[in-house]
Amino acid sequence: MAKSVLTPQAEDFPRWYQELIQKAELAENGPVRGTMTIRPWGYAIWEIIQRELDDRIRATGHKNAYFPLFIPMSFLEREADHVEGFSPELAVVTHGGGSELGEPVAVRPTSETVIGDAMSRWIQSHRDLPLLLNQWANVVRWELRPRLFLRTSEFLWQEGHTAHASWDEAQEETLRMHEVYADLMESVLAIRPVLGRKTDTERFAGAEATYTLEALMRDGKALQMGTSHNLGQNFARAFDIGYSTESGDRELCWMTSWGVSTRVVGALIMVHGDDSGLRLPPSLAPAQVVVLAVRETTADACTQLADSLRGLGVRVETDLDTHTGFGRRVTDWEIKGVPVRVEIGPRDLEDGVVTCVRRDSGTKERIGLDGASGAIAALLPDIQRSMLEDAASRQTEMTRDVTGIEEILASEASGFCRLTWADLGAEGERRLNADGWSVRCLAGADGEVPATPAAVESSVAYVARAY
RNA sequence: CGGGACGUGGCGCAGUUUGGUUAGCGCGCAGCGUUCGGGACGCUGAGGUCGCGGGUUCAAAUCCCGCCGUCCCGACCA
Repeated sequence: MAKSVLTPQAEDFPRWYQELIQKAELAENGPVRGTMTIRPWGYAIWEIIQRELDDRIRATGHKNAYFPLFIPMSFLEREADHVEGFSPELAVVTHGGGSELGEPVAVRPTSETVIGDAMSRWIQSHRDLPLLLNQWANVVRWELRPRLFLRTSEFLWQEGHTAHASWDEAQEETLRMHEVYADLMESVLAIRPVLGRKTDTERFAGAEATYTLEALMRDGKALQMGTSHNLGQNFARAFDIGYSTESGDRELCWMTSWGVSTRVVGALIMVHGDDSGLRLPPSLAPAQVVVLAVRETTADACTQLADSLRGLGVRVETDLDTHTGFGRRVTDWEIKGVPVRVEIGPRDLEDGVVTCVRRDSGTKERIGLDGASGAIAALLPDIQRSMLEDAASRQTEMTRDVTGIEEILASEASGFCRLTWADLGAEGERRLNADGWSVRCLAGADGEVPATPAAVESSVAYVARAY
């Protein structure tokens, strides 16, 4: 067995994470503290996530647009909670064109305010509603303790912003996008997060309610994978986003916003990665299959198989670099997480087979060269399913019910601790926070996301240490 | 931003305590040869303003001051 190429997770999880990102060529630190250079392999993963999510956002009736990076400080200041929440992490530009600016401009930490300003002009009538927008952008939130993908001062994301004629519609939109996110996580990222609602202390600055998706990483810490906010009329009031009703009355709009960022790549790494490296679910692997020539003489067979796989719509790369040692190439592809590795050597060709290795399970089998592409392509959905089941059951195993806050504080265990919100309460939450725990979300006892005060009252709190 | 550790070729490190010729090692990289079915080996070679800026000294990777950066722990967040 090959010696491990990464620090084992059990030995030092943060170090494992860092080494994996470096060795899989996903990303590296930028020259300015807190910034991140996303390398081609990492960016290809993000692009697939982006495409999958963009398709879903369009399918639910939203249009993409782009708003400016620079925001007048005065905009941010119009919503009291919003500015209070974001001011500690704002990057502010004070100079431009060689001289000091009259009014400093903020680099967007999020775009509710600029978009709100635009919407106040674009919306006049109930006929303009609902207005369903989305933008793909970078945002800046100055980070004191950066970590690649998880917390960087600049990150990439998608932020949806919508305006509606009623609270009900806004609520429906908020939960619809929450569901869209859940589907993305499950069917693309092969992660099944807990769906819930943020407590008042964890709520987005300026929102009435925040809904979240929380998943457990392999080290037992939780990560927020996406959020969806019902903004009520807070921003509508601040930016005067109103419309005339059918009867001619003027009303304020009800707004939502929702976002998913490059942070999910961090989740992907920490949920699926193992001591041999990254494990990519086929649905977002830039290369779903790598066909590796053991010897130079088998290169043609590799190229042919790869072409045949491409014909079936499979994303394939070939590795014909026979000058590099075989074992070396194998471990490199394992670190990168390619779901299926097909090896073709002289022995295989003699026997009329190819050797096929699954990254998720390590299972190795020889399959007939005739019809190999079909058999290989057929593995992909199976790997996808199996990785989801793996991740979901690992999360379940790391989730336990507790009867009270003392039990949490006394434990060294990681993972989710679950108890009723009635047993915990805001005071209990404060005590947990003081000790490094946080209430990740409140999930409905009935499985529904708690949307009403009554549902919150009867909800179950998921408590964990978090990223 | 607080507490701790650390910055030496691309990566990982030794050397720093006790200043003293051309700053070493492993990996990686380039060339050649032998290898090749789970990180191969030999030979040859390239590559370093010792994080940056000051200071002390005949002499600084080494001592002093400041700054920057990285990692871990805390408060904040997608």
